[in-house]
Order: sequence, then C-alpha cells, then structure tokens
Amino acid sequence: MPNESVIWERPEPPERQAPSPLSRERIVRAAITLADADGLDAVSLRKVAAALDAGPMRLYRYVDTKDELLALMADAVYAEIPAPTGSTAGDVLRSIAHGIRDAALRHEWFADLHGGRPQLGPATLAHAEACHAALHASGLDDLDARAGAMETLSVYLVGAVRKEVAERRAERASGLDKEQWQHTFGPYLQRMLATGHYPRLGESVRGARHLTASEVFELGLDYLVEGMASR
Amino acid sequence: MPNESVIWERPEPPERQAPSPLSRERIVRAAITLADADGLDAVSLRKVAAALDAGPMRLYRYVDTKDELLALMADAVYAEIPAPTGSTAGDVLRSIAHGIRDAALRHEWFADLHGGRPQLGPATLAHAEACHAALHASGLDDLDARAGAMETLSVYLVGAVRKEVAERRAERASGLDKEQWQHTFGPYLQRMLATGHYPRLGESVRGARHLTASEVFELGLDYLVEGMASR
DNA sequence: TAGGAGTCGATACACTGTATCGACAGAGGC
DNA sequence: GCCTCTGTCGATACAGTGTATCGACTCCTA
Repeated sequence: MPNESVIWERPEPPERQAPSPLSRERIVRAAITLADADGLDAVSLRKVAAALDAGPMRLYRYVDTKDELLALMADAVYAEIPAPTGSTAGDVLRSIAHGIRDAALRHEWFADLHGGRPQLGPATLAHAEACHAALHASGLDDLDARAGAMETLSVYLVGAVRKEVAERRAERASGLDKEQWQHTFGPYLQRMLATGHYPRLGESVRGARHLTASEVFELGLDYLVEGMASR
Repeated sequence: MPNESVIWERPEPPERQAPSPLSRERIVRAAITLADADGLDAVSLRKVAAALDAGPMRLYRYVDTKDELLALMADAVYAEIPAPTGSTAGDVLRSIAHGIRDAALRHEWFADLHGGRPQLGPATLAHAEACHAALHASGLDDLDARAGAMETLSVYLVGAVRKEVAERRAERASGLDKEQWQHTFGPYLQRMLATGHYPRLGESVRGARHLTASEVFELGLDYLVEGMASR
C-alpha cells in the first residue's frame, strides 16, 4: 500500500524545490537574529530552520551538532569586535575590555557562551592575534607577561560580562513586571536585613554608594590594570 | 463504563502509599547528587523525582519552577563555604576567593549557575555577611571601598571559576577521548598557527610559559588585590 | 536507457518542563 | 453513621527539544 489516496487526489510532488540556498553563514545569521530577539533559549534547530524555510535536518549538512552552531555564533561575535587600540599597555587592555563588553551588550546571549568552552574559531583567533599584536606594539614584549595579562584579563571579562548582562536582564525583567519585582524581592531583601542577622552587609547595602554594573566593570578593570602595572 | 476490566482482574488500588516523605532539603540534595555525578544537564525534574521515588509533579509542591530548584542548589553551595579568614584585607580577599573556588571545584555545575541570576538565598546572604564582617575586621572599614572590593572580586570570581571549570572539563573530555582531542584540535591549532596569519599569537603560544587555570586564577587574584592596595 | 550510488530530509524517538483536571481523602452537616 | 462538599495531589497529556534512522529520490555512470 504505497499511498493512502488515489492518484487523482494526491498532490504532485514538489518539483525538487529550488531549495532556499543555505550556508553556514546564513544559518548563523538566522540563529543570531533569533538569539538577539528572544535569547539563547529561543535558538532551536527547528526555529532556525523554519526561519530559513527549511526542515530541521537540513541544517545537519552544515553543522554536526547544536553546540557547533553555538560555537559558530560565538565566533561571529568575535568577528564584530574591532582591533584594540592604545599606546600604553594599560590603554590597550582597556580597549580590549571595552571591545568585548560592547559586543556582549549588543548580543547578550554571548555572555552565556563566553568562557563556557574553549573556542578556537578563526575570528576568535584573529581577535587574539590583534590583542597580542597591540600589546606587543605598546611595548609589552615579554612573552610571559603578555600571556599573563591576556589570560587574566580574559578571565575577568568572562565574569564582568556575565554579571553586567545578568543585571541588565534583571532590570529589564523588573521593567516588565516592575511591580512584581518591587513587591517581592526588594521588600524581601529589606526584611532579611531587618532581621539583624546581616549587620555588616546591611551597613554596606544602606551606607555604600550603589555601584552600577558598568561602574563595577570599570573599577575592576582599573584594579587589574594597576595591579599589572605594579609589577 | 467506569473501568475496563472486571473486578476480579482489577488490581487493588495502592493503599494511599505512605509516600516517601519529601522536603526541599531532600529534593535539593538529590538534585546535587545528580549534578555532581553527571553535570547540570542530568538534573531534570523527572530524574530528581525518580531518585526520590516520586512522580515528577510531586516536586511542584515544594518548588514552583525548575529555576527555583537551581537557585536552591546554588544557595546550598554557598552554605558549604567556610567563613573567610585573614588579618589583612588582602588575605581576607584571597580567602574568600579560595573558598568559592574550592566549592566550585567540588560542584563544577556551580560555575554554570554562578553570576547567572542575582541570588538572594539565605546561605548566600550569610556568606556575604561573613565576607563583609571579615573585611571590616581586617580594617577595611570604608564602606565604599569595601563594597567596591567585594563587587569587583565577585565579578572576577565568576569568570575565574567558569574558566577553570571549562578547562577541567576539556581536560577530562580529552582524557576520555584523548586520542580524539589530540588528533583534532591540537593539530588544528598548530595548522592555524602555521598559516602565519597569527604571528604574535603563535609567538606567545610557543614562547610563553603555559599557565594552568589555577595559576591564572592566582595571578589575576594577585593583580586585583595589588591594584586595590595601590589606592 | 537502465542500473547503481550517494544524498537528503521527513519521520520517529526519547526526553524535557509544566498545565490540566479527574480522583481521592478528609471535614462538616444531617 | 452516612453523605455531600471542598480542597489537594499527582498521573496524564501537551508542546517542545536534539538528533538517529532509513526510505525515497536524484544524478552519475555504463
């Protein structure tokens, strides 16, 4: 029983549909569009494929695994980052930091990928090369010092980007349900502090100037750069 | 037609089974056991419930959402961290850092949660209190300086823990498929460097002493602490 | 023109988080 | 003591996921 209908009712097969032409680049672009709009959770192979007018399995010709797609997305973010500038090593380091930060704020999902698995994509390598070159040109030519500076800065950036994005998301979420946030968590914290179990913490929350994520970003960057300089 | 079989065949209903008693603590412990063994992906409500001899929906009496369960798990990690010690502010900061690092290496999945969403659980608050108290006792009593130090350190730690765990995972993965790793990525990197497109990077990879993740951790921590001290 | 090889992607599977709602236990009125 | 009502609980079901499989189809070769 090869078919459940008679030929008169059965539609003609689609003429080997000139299929929407695919490419890794197109796929990654579609995935990034989805992620920018609705976060990394909105990136499913099915949705990406649908955005490209294709079936899910079609993507597997271009990518072996969803993780590979995510790796391509992360690499594409590195491709957006301009080469760092600056004449002193400190300026170069700050420029690197801001390049990554700006990219991550354009693509918040990047924070979820960043530092997760070691990435070796071409754009990532090119970015690393540009950083090393700029540091070299700034006079930081001891190889060990340069590597140490890059490594520690990159570690710091993983955390900084993650925290700043987390704060933005919390803010935005509380913008949507501002009422819910303010009626639940704000008072919750106040109540916890009011118990008196957290005197030093409370003192700090109430007394210290509240730092935004971007102020913390700069402050930590300053500490790091100054710490490196003091060697 | 209340039943599709006659009474003789129909099994007796289970006697309102004295159900395995549950509690948030028990649930969180089961989830942590799963996560420690097989990573965060292995934590599904079904598996946690099964480990407790219950149906999935039973957990929803104790937790509204899977995210809440993850938040409880993260808070439980903070509960394990001993209060920081040290007489100078620098020593206290290092002690805080190592406390978090050690906990994260015991529970690698913590790196995936850490810094993701702002956590306000009781153990997290208690940990923060202990940190502030220790810093206060060490003489760092300017509130703004203390808050700045805590914030920037905590940002650094998010990245440091994430990177170190990522390296461990990569190592372990390559330990299992060491052959695969060495035959794929190692040579891949060599080939990329051999193209000559990444001269400064290659110079660094070949010439600089290779730092392990834990060395990077200490180095960045030193930079940070020294940078703070130089204010 | 017939046959064989290789590609492609629809179907299917095992699994996820969680909404729904029927079945049940216990309380309260007669 | 029985019967209804009420509120709780968790099995079932749903909509979604990533991806293995394998039949159908195209295209190349003879």
